[in-house]
Amino acid sequence: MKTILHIDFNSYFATVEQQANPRLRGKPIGVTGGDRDSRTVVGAASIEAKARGVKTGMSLPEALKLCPELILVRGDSEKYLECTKRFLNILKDYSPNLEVFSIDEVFLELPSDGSGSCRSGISGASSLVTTSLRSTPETSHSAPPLALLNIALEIKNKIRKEVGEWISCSIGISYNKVMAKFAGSLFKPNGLAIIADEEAAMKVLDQVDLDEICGIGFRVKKRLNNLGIFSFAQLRKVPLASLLAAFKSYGQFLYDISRGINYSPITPFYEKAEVKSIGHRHTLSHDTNDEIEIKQTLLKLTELVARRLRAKKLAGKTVSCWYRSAFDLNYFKLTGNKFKSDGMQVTISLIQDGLEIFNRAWKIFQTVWQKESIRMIGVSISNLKPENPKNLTFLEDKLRQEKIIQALDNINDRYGEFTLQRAILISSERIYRKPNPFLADRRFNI
DNA sequence: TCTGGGGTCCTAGGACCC
DNA sequence: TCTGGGGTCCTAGGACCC
Repeated sequence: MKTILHIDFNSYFATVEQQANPRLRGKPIGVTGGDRDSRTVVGAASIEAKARGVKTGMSLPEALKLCPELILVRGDSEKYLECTKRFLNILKDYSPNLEVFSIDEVFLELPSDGSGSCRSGISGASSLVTTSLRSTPETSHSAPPLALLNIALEIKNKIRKEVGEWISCSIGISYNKVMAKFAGSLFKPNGLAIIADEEAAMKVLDQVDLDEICGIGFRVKKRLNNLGIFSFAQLRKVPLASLLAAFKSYGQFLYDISRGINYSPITPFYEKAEVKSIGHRHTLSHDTNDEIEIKQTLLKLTELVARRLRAKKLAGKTVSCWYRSAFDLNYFKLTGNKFKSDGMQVTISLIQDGLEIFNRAWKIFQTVWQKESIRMIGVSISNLKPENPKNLTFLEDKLRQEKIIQALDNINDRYGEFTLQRAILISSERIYRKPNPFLADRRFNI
């Protein structure tokens, strides 16, 4: 039986901000992707904000209504990545079988012999919630549960000591990934739990809602409910054939997971595949059907996409573009959905240049757009391959463009996104540009 | 009227090739 | 010309995750 730890950082972006800035500590903060007046949401709420009812994904007006003193902090992905690298460095020592699941979540499979990992020593674990969900945990685990708990405590302490006292994590331990993640979710924040075997898993599963498990979302839960299934105990009674008939191959996942079974393997960080798509989307601060404004926004987004492509030395073949319409009462009455969205994708020759991606995306947009007001637009490129200059199609003045792009990247790398930009973007909404104290409000345009 | 923004995977059906 | 089978690529659409 495997031993897998799921390590999940609590209110991650918010605690990293609190770690970086002592004045934010102990205060309700919300990390966002936009300004106070933009139509953005709370991307991460500090523990103090959560205590006042602020939740991840909540719109700003809603969050501010619940917590008027909420301090909004603009998200800084580089800062979070830097912190992630630091805790990964610690975790790598425990096992090479380390899967990076997201910026603040990892799975760690301990060596089956338990060796090299059971270093003892617990200190300063006073704020910990420790829960053993099974009274008789003498299972086929390679390391006894007490040793596992010790490892988990040691990891928590190391992270606090070496990454920051404000950075805490919840750890779930189990025999497969889904159950480890589930165990970790039981006692947040800063929790610790073991689900030792399938029997224990089923006992706990029977006490929670269907969508508490990673892999079952809102829609599937609803579909299950429509079939008269409201709990894992009920799900367990459904024959495999019925689940397969209703959910295709996903039915197997449901059948297994109701019994605490899951076979998804750990994919170590060094085997993780390259990214498969790169995209950006943006919700405008107001609805608009102004073609110029939409065009400028789309161009800006494609420039961001192209810059990331170049940084990764990739080019892509498939361009997709989609938009979300402004709220339309008639549409809402007709479908029950607040927003209509539409989009398309095309596959062409390998491209990397922002203007070219833009041209394709704009063509798509014009094909699908019904001239109604829109609230969001996005573009993404997929079918990615390593860049090969021979395959890349450039504009006629290829060399000049290359030089311009290079200069653009250099300056923007140094002074911040959109310091230097294409002239068509000047009057568009000022998204994504981080203020640069050295440049004040000066802009360079080409 | 308050659903942002970054992704991944899966399936079905059509086009096309050998 | 209406008919096999295998395979790949593409698009649309759905669902999920943080």
